[in-house]
Amino acid sequence: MKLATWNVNSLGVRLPHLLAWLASHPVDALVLQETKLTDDKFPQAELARAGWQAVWFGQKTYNGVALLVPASQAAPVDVVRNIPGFVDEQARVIAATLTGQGAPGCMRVIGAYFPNGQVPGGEKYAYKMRWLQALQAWVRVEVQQHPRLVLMGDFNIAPEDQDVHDPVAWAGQIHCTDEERAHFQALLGLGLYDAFRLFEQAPKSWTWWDYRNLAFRKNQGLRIDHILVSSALKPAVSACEIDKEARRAERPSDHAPVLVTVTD
DNA sequence: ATGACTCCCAGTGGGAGA
Repeated sequence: MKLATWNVNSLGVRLPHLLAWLASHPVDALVLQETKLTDDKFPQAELARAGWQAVWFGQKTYNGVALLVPASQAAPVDVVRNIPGFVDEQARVIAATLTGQGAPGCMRVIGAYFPNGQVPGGEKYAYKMRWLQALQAWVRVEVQQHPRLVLMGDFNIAPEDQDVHDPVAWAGQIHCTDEERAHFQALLGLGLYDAFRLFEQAPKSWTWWDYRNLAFRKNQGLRIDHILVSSALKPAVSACEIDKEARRAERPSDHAPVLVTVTD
């Protein structure tokens, strides 16, 4: 099966691109970030006509997440919106269990839009740190309860210098601080694995390129969108790739999708 | 270089993103 994550930077704007992408990428689950739609505006009918069911959690203007599954599959169950016990005005997390159509059974999927943080030391950065702490505590429990678990989304963290086009310029900047990277490592410490790094990958592989400065054409980007898999799933993971092609589209998102293949 | 681009809500400008 294939799972994917994509920050679409406005589902309202990106819906045609998303539908085209889904038609050519038959994934078993896709999590979206930055839908930027209140729940009443979510394009459920359009997605249903294209053969997709969804659960979603959004707000006006900012953030917003969703989980898409083929309509032919069982509906996602045990849906969770945001981090339980963490009071948050911002719609950033959606989690659900996919029961699958047979052996080897279910899988817990957590889709997340991590806070940007804006600038280290600022108020939004402090919120990012609080959010990361709460996420870690919750995911620790989720992994215990669901051995087959995937945590994927826009992490807004470049885990290592090899995930940054210009590590010198970005040193200590947002996405690259030691504190953010320590949080990423702490998630791995829960028994999760960065699926992309389980395989040989081309150098200068990014998931985000700035809209400005011809950054995509110059391949100046960051790898900040990730798929973490639990240790029980790790042996079944056979591939992980960034769909850079999606960034070439007409009116693209600034992020490319990331896909993982799980072969049971 | 306090830039650049895109999206949003606004309302002929400004915040946020990363």
